[in-house]
Amino acid sequence: MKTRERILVTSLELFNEFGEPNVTTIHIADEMDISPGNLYYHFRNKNEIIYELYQQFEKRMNEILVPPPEDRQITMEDHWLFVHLLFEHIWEYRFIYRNLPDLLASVDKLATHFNRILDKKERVNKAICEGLIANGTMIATVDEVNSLSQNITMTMTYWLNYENVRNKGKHTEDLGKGVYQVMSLLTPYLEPTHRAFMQDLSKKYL
Amino acid sequence: MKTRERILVTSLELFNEFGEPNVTTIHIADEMDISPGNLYYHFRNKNEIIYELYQQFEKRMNEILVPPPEDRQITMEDHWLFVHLLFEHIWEYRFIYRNLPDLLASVDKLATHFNRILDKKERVNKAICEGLIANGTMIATVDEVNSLSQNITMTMTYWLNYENVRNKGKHTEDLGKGVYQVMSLLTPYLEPTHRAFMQDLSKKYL
DNA sequence: GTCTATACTGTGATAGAC
DNA sequence: GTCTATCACAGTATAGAC
Repeated sequence: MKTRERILVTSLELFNEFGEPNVTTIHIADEMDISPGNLYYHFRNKNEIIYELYQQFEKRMNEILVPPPEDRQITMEDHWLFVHLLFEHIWEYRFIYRNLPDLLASVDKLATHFNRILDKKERVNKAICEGLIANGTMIATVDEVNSLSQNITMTMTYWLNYENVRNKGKHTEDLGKGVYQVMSLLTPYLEPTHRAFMQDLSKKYL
Repeated sequence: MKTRERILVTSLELFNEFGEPNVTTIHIADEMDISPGNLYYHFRNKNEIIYELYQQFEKRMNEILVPPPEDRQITMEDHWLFVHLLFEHIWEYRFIYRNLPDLLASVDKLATHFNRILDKKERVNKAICEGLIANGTMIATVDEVNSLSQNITMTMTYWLNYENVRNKGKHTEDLGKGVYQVMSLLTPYLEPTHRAFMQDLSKKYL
């Protein structure tokens, strides 16, 4: 692996573990056994590292956030997979979610980009709900779908952070509970005959 | 107002506006037209200011987080009032919620205290649900009440933060949307004849 | 109680040799 | 590409005069 690449990998690791503001360029260089000067040869400054990591994050996120195919029935299994992929990805770049206001302010245009991701997330959540309604799996009014999509988007955004607070900073890489929690927002709107899937999940995570 | 008191008030204002890590003791002193030395006469260090503000926060929070009275029927109006009071209080001390992991780590024992508040929040939410179920306003299983209480607690914790991200840092002191959003988590479990209250709310906030 | 002056530290970042 | 040396600066905190 090239040094530039190693800097990114190491930074991501340290940012995720200790939080971006608590990781200095010296920590990163030390961890890699290179000099700070070398680090600054590859990146103009710390923000450039953050920005590049953010771009990696956004690229993959956009791949995950595709609207469900319209030619096929949407099932709860589809939804489960979507939520799970999303949580895995957020977990990989969780440093971004730790202090969103300051991180988004630190690099120009990041706030706009991140909000676009949130918009997209909300649209996909809405599309999934509408798909589930179309095939009778779910029952809900337009207003309900709207506030539900927002609540799901919000929970997806902050659940891992909340869990971290609840566990007093101890990392538990178990994403299942979060996935369950997000999906439980949807449960009460499910047509009663379609709730078996959620009951199976609850056995695993409650 | 005594200087010590003014330091607390000014700090709270600046912390809320710019975020605690972005406010230095010099900023606080400047804003008050006193010298940094004077500030350090009243507080040993910055963490002591944070800690004292946190204690103010916790004291009032404990007053808000009382379980609903058992001798009286619980209504959706009660719930609305509870959520509203809580959001008002969080808004007043919103700096605490901006970067919870780092803030809770900065002062000893804060993580434990804050988690106790979250536990209490969850218990009150559960008690309200159970009250609403007992008088037929709401219908839900035990598992549903559990995951619902957790989702409500989580949304109460992060909604204002999420709104701030969505508005790209512009403060809008309108708490109504958040109150609606939290209460909408409960709507699908309401007995159909009791949904009028939420429909009135939705007219105001959607 | 309040001020001025100052010490100390950690961090971001650059210059120039190899 | 990588290192060593070093700067500039900001933020925390203290000492001592008034």
